[in-house]
Amino acid sequence: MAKKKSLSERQKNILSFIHSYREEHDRPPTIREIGAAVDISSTSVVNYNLTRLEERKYLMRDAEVSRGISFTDKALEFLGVVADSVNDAVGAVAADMGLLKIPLRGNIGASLPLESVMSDFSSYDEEDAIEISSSMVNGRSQDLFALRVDGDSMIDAMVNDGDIVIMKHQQTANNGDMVAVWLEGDTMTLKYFFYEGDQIRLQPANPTMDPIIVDPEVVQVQGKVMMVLRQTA
Amino acid sequence: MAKKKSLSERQKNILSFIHSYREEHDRPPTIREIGAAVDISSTSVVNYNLTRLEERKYLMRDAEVSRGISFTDKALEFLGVVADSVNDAVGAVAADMGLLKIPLRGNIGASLPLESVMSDFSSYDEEDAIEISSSMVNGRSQDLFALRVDGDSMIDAMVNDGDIVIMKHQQTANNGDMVAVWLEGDTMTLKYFFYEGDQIRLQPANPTMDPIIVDPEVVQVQGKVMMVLRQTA
DNA sequence: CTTGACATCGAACACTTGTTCGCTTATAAT
DNA sequence: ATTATAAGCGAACAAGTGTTCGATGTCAAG
Repeated sequence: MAKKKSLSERQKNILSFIHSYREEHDRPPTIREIGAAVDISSTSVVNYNLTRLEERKYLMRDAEVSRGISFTDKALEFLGVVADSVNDAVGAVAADMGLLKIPLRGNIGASLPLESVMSDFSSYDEEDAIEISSSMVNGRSQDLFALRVDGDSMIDAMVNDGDIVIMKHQQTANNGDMVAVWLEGDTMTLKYFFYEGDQIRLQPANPTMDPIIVDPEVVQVQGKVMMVLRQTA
Repeated sequence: MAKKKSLSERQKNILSFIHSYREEHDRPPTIREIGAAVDISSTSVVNYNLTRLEERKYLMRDAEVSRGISFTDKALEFLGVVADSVNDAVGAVAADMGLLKIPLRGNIGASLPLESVMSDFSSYDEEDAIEISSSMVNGRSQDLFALRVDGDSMIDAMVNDGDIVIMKHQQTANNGDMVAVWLEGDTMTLKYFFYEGDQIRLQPANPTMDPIIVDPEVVQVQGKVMMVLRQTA
């Protein structure tokens, strides 16, 4: 089952309750107060829903702290907190804004070429799109896709497990491009790409590591890395 | 002896601390947090002072409720609290459009603490703001800033020369936070932060590297890392 | 029909946080 | 010098609050 796009009714009720509770009491509610308000009898179910809201970036939580809940901007937007006059200003500025919505297509790991990940271009879960300002990456939405790194195999590229890699469809490379390559038919790796004579040098991003020199026929370029994103909080 | 007309210095400090704590955390502080901030070692002395502030109509308290403290109008008048600033409105505009505009404040390297980078909050070059979808990072524009990494000193954090680090103002850390710390008065580093007994474990992001175990007094947390961005093309 | 993901639940537990107690010290008034 | 009041203190305790566990139910996909 794919992740649901929208919040459940319960989760919407939780956000609304937290908001009205804060206005009334000048502090966030407790887990138990939320449960009482939205008719959940178990603190672990409240906790479960708050965790979902946190994952969807509606809430921020501080662990092991009483009333350790706060709203994100996304939550405030959902709640319609912004005054109408500010909304009018928003309308004027919005036309100038460029947001790219880039599909998060799946995972990249050490042992799977991109083709098997990329088999279906035409649809993806809205929830898993990456939104980036167009000023931050060159390219059009149609040419870009995102992959989440699965495992430690990209560490030599300074890319950690869980990082998101924004890529551009490309099967050729120029000197200095960071590319995803399918190497010798069994390994995916991210490296800087250089032609050296009739061979190819694949240079790790980590400057303390040695390059690989290979014959061109064992290298299949599968995309160019445009950006790496790491969410640490 | 008649009751003193004015507040003691300690009571004024308490009110100021509660105010700044609320702005930073979106919730009131605990009795213990107040004590720590105004150098009172006993919860009963904090309680005594809060009772005095309540008697003088600066505070309202809810009994037997965590963080059950709120300000009266008299307290707000004392603190000089004003309506939302222009900056708050600007932040709300950006949030409403789904974009966060985060100031790029300068560079972070091995040998410069954040204070010297962050000395001037009031202005920054519009050109150097990082625009990010609000769905991608928790927080409000006011609390976030970006720094560009200068040099190879953050490699153990899987952060390369030229990467951009999105940070949140924060001088405390919770277990598991990735933080920027000023270490032993001469080194800036990015690490995962854990309390271990009465010491602190600073864990590199690179899973092949060993942690550092240090005494708390040689560590100054200077911000929490929310996201790392690497532009490779 | 089976399986896996999501959601719910009560209970127990761990930890946080507020309150109370008995005492000591500081200070101002007498 | 004495007394009353204000302020401070550590410790213990009570209550609040968040987290975890093992279990069950629902529903969509296969």
